[in-house]
Amino acid sequence: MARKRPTINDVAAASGVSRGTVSRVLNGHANVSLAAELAVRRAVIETGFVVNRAARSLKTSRTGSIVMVLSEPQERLFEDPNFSVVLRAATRRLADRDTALVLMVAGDRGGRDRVARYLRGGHADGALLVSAHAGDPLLEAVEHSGIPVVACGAVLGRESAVPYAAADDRGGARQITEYLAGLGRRRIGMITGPLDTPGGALRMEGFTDVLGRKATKRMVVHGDYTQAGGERAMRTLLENAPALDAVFVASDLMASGALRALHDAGRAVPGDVAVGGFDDSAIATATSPMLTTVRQPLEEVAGEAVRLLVALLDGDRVESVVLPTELVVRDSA
Amino acid sequence: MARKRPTINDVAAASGVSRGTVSRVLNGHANVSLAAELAVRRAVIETGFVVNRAARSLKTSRTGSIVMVLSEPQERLFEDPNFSVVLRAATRRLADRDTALVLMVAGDRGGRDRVARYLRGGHADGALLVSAHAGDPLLEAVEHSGIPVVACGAVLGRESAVPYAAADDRGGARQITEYLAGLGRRRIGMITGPLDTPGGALRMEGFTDVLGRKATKRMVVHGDYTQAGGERAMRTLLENAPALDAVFVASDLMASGALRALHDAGRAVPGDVAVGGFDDSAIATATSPMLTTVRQPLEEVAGEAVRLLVALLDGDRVESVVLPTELVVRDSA
DNA sequence: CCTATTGATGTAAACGCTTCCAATAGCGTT
DNA sequence: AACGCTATTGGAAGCGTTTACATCAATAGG
Repeated sequence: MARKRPTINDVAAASGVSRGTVSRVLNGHANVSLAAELAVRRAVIETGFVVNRAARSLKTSRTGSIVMVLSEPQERLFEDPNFSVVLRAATRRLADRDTALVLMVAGDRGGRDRVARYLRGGHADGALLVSAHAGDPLLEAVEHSGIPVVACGAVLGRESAVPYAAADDRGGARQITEYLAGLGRRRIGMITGPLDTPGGALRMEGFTDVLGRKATKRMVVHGDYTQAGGERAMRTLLENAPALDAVFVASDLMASGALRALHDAGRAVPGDVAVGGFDDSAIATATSPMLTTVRQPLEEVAGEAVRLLVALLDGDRVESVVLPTELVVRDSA
Repeated sequence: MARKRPTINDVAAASGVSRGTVSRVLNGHANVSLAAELAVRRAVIETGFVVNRAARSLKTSRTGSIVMVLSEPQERLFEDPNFSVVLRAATRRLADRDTALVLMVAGDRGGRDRVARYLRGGHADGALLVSAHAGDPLLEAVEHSGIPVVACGAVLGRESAVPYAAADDRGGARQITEYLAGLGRRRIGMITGPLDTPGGALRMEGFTDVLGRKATKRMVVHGDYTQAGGERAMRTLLENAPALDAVFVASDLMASGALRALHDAGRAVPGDVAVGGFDDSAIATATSPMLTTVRQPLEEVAGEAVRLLVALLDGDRVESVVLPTELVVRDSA
């Protein structure tokens, strides 16, 4: 056992051609005779050869891997619990390129430094930023590293710098706000996410897009994307505006908290107060009543982000993309 | 710009010692004078040197990365939506070793082959299996690759082969079943997960551990870890055993579906029927009433799994560990 | 004062691959 | 028949490390 791993030399020997030719076949270069190619392919299978990435990488100074950087200050990931979707979409997209996906969490300062060092060291060909934050020093570090970067989710404040793929947060917020207004609701409040996150800011903008002047300051309360925060915010909102008849909550998780607060306050949903969420996460169908909410095409977003990055790696120019959201009507509004 | 990355030679030149000595400092070898060490460390900072992993790996045939393999036939990840926790724990644990975490999803046949090739190619020093399945061909492939493997979550059926870190599914199921019985409930049903998953099988065993003879076949219905499945299973259960006064549901997500079915059937929870969940996921506090459930120490599980793997990499012998769960009492029971 | 012994360092040989360059063979042209 | 092509191939140089080995100075023991 523990036989040495076969190298390109073994393949060359087994197929009766030179190392150079084997390499050419492996990399799909032109100018290789059919006979040689066939012989090499057979030998590869025979010997069970797998290319040594380290050696290749050393020579080509390409690593065959990209790094997904999670800048995750709190518990929230991509401002949505359903992170597995993002991951799956990304890996799927990368599969045929046989590019490896390495994961780094840049939660704290140490994490950031590690990411920066990793990138500066040229250990990855590109970086996929997930839920980057406004003024995040990580962003600068990544941009500075000189490797192609794409963000998954809009990058707040520096729109032009880093290309991104994102769901249309603003449009989605507009959709649901219009829906609530279309229901005949006249006093519509909102519980926002943290305004230093793209989703937080954009969903609020969508809300005010629709309500304009009618959206008074007192009808908007800021939450923190947690359930408890949503509950708290709802209570505040009820104090500020007891007559409110609808509320748009910037995440399903917060909305579940809001639902609880409304229940405790004796308000019927959607009878007295219509509630709209955002995300269409698993929670949306676990609450009672089930949440009317906005679905984000996370899978597509992640897929597009990877597509952009791959294009960048291939030397193409790319444009950021914004994908449409979808209103999902259930029972809460 | 685009200055060439500094190599170990640049550091050697800048610090006035030889390449060899620089390498010795970098790898913490003995027999290096203090003066040399200091000079090298300064030069490293000055030049902004970052070791080239490819070159190192080529020479040492260690890669400095481990691969986390998600064998995820369905949507479920680690049989729990809160996958980010696992990820965070793993990355944190790996951080100080500067070992990279690469992620692979072995969803389908193609994915399995890719993983197998990756491992056979020696592209990773170790593998972390997440939610491995009974009879999963992946398992064999991984074991066959000859690199150290640890599973996150018990590995059904082949307990001895692969060391693992897992939550005490069986014990947790026992805890909540005993709790339900302790409430005075006499007709306790169960909705299980898929029995070919460790969690699915073990949670059911815990249930029958407690109820023994009293657990009739008709009181146990098999679910699929989805909300809709939970709802369906609950309806079946109500048909089979209309007099039931408690039910243990093997996941919170399914429990939320069960809650809905009970509500539709006009049964009060916990008045008529007490409901116990499993996982203590975000959903547990979004339902109404909030779920009494069993918390799995996922963070610790992942941390332990990584610890085991690291120990294995360092050549130590390891024992599987099982971590205790915790009963979380809320409103549904 | 000579010689083992030790500690510190320099040197050079790989590790497995890609790719540039030169060489060869086959072939159509003049 | 000599020539210039082109298509294909072999050969060899390196990519940036680590590490075994050689070297050398300094110290200790006799």
